[in-house]
Amino acid sequence: MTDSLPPLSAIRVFEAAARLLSFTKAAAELGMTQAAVSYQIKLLEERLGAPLFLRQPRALALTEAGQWLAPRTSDAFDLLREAFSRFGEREQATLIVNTMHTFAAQWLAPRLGVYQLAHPKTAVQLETTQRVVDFSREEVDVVIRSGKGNWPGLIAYKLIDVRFTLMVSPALGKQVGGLHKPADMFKIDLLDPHDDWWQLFLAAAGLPPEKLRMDLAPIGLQTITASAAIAGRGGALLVKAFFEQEIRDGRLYQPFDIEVDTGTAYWLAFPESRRNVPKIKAFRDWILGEIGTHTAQG
Amino acid sequence: MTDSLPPLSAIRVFEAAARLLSFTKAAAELGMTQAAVSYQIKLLEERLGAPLFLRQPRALALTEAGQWLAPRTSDAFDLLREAFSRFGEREQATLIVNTMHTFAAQWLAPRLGVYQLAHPKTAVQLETTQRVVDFSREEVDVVIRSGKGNWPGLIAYKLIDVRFTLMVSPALGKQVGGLHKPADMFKIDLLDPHDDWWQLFLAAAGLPPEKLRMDLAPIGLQTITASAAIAGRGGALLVKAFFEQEIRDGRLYQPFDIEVDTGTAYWLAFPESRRNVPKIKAFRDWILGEIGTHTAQG
DNA sequence: GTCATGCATAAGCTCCACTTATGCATGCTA
DNA sequence: TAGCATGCATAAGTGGAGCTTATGCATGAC
Repeated sequence: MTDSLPPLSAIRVFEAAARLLSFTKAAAELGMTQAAVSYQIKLLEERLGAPLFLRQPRALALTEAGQWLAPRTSDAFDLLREAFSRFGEREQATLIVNTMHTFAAQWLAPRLGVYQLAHPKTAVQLETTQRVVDFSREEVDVVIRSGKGNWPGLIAYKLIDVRFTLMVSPALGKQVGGLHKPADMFKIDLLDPHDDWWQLFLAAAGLPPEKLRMDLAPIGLQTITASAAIAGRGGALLVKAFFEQEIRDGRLYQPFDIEVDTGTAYWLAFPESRRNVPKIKAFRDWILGEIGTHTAQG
Repeated sequence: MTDSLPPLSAIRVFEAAARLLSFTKAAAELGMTQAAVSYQIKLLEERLGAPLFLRQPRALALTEAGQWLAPRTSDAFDLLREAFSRFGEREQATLIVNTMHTFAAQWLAPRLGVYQLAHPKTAVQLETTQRVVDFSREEVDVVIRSGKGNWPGLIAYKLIDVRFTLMVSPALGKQVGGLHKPADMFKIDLLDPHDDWWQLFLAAAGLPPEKLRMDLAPIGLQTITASAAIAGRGGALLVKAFFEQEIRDGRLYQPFDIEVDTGTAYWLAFPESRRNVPKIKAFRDWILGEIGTHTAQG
């Protein structure tokens, strides 16, 4: 790799001029003036120590040296042109979405099929993690994460406010004679009681925090807690937006209007610099349409 | 050819960085700073709308997109590198010398074998023409032509002054009883009498021009006139330097010291811009050495 | 804790790739 | 044979891409 190439700009100009056998036409193709082409060719010829063109009046011709060089440079540029033109299409081929587990399971996964149908050329690759991904270190196109939406260098669109509320299986509610007033919630087990949000929920309901029984083991993932609630094992503190299907199906219901606003939300985010990448724009437009909201924050 | 490539400088930098998996090393190879590499890669990533590298601490890695692109750009640059590196050798392979007929036949051709032995890698291609060649229109490396050596854009080295003198075959001289004084020349036929130089020669000899018999037909090429002289058909006006071998061999001799200086000379000439091309320098050095003179004129 | 490594970023400069304008030679046309 | 069109060369001047220098930051090694 020690042999140094002549200036690439000169090579590019030569490639075009040799192909078109005209400095004027080459200039037109490259979007520059004939004088610039003449200059670059002269530069290259001086660098190589050999004339590449014969300047016959009204007819440009390649010298033998030029004839030898032309196909080789053309081949090289053909490779580059093809690579970079295919690169564009290829880039649209897969979209890597990194989301938090709950959002993937409860919201995105069920709807993804629709997106795939609408965008058959882009395969969506779902990754779920809990840790915060760094776009400069991991190969991810967009993330869906919870927080306040103020991440430097990223554009974030708010998807869903994180507002917890009590959710119970209708069967369990009936079994304890109905949950009519907030205090009735102590008639059932409250799942994942170590979750800090319970304290805020009890406060919002005007109930004494010490009545929360802490003897149940922590579960952790909201999806699993929800399964337990659906199975009638107790009441869970859930983000209502994630369980609309379960509510419609009668597998869960919300006994009280009380909600805890955590001040955080789920956001769709990606690097500012990639805001105009087609596959990212398409995904953003679709997900915001599904959410029915369009609150953007830089 | 409509799809435009990203800036070539950025592609070149990417190729090196992808190959070396290090911005710092790529910068060293390309003879620039790490900051410049970082800048160019960023430019390319923004242009393509996709990251090409993963910036992991102390370890650079290619993204999938980068992995796809890298071998293609490397292939293209390999082609270019090989083409331009072979171009150099190839260029030394043949030297095209365009000379006037007389010089080729009487001086150059007999000595060319020696040159070829000394420079086995360069094949000399001899072209003989009488018209003046234009370097920008014809594929010629060097010319040998007669004139005054003042050609714009060309470097010219004087080889041989054009000084005509009377040459006769010894046999013919003896046959007419010897050529002792200038007037004796009228005892033999004077070949090519229409050649204007005869008038000057007679004047230099102090002889009356009207004594030149004009009845012989013109011959034209000096080589052929010389053959006629060697054959004893008359006296010829020749450039002595071209017939040294014939003089040594006793096939011609110069009866008088009288010479006509035409004011012109034979010159080796080539474009100024190619003064440093190895094969041209080598040929120039050789021919000047053979001549034993080194008079240069721009 | 300290040092070394390696990429990112900001600010500023330098050079060269370009443009504009013109010239020159040629071949076509009437 | 003059006049026009074509196409490359050349000179002079300019703008900005592409560079450098300087610095910061994160990480891993010792």
